Amino acid sequence: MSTSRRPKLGYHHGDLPAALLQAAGQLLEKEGVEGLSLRALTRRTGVSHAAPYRHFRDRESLLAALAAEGFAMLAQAQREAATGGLRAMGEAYVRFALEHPQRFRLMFGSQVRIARHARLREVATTSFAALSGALASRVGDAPGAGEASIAAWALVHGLSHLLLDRKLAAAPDDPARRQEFVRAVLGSVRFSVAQPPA
Amino acid sequence: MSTSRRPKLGYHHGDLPAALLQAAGQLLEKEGVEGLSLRALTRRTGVSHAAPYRHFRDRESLLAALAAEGFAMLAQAQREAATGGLRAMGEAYVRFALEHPQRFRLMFGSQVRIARHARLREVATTSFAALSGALASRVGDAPGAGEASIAAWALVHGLSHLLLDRKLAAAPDDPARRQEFVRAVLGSVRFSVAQPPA
DNA sequence: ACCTGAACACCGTTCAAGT
DNA sequence: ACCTGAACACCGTTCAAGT
Repeated sequence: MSTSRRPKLGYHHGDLPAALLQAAGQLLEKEGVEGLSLRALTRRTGVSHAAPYRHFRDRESLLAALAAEGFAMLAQAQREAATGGLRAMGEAYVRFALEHPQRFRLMFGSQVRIARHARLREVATTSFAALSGALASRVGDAPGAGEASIAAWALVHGLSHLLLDRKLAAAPDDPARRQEFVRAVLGSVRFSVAQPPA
Repeated sequence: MSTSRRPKLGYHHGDLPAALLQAAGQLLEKEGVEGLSLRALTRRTGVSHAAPYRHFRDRESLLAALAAEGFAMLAQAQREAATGGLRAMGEAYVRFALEHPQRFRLMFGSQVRIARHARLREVATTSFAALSGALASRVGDAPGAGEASIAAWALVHGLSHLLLDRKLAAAPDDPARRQEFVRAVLGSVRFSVAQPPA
């Protein structure tokens, strides 16, 4: 039935790494990082608990792969929002966090030591580069542009965290109204550089 | 030798809860939340691994107590910076995060479900109230002041996280220069409300 | 080349029993 | 009132062995 023909699979999966990542993604959003144990994962995938070690060095490496997927998803969302300008990209960032809370926490939490996973480190900087590039395109390389783009990232990043952790009593629960709330908060900020274009 | 006279202590500690919290605080900053197991903690405190359950419902409750301590420390730092105005309080917020990275991560991470720990929830809102109050004192209750104070919190909160997680390649390692970097980033932002006072 | 099963050293939590 | 020791159901990781 599948397009690729592998006559003798013999083992449980034609592509165990992919199967593990897929199941891990589901388990992650359902249980959080803490609940994502290798043993629970292998139980649900139908392989022995030692099987993942053929494809991932250890649990952290599997989490790193999940985080890398997350950064790719975020970068994609940012690209799609890019035509709407800096504000739209900021909103997309926050929306991503709210739609994939556990994934976002994994990407920016401390369970995965990013420095130890080369591929992850590469893809992790992309989303910042996107925001930063969007700001630069409005502001050029005026003195202070670097600081302002970091502030822009910090703002959307912090807002995402505070919303995720339910630290903001003022934030509405309803998704649509919450998106408006996000717009209002982001709208209350101006980034000052040497020569603002307008 | 000690000032309080408890003739028959008999048990290992006159005040086991305090001894546990103190040791847990050290273990936390050294190993991170992940490494803070009850069994490691009891080993280093010299009691059986079941002893903490006389004083804390479970591991999460002990973590909640640690987090509550952290919010008290943060609120104290904010109060001390209050005379310096909003910017100084923002810098104090970031400085606290950098000086107590694991504590900060615990306070704002997802290991402790804040809603389940009443005392924690109370103290957790204090630091935001402080920032928010400082902004309100400069801006009054003009329309948009609520959003602006949330944005201010999001900004320092996000910057703290990004620095902690070493996501900012542009940030210097040296503490003094890093503090200047923080000042520059925070300084690139203006909060716009209906009637800015200057 | 890829997977399994047993083994090891850890966990958090509960509970009868001790003082 | 406070603590202990054994027990239970979990973990991550390693490694000889199987196909």
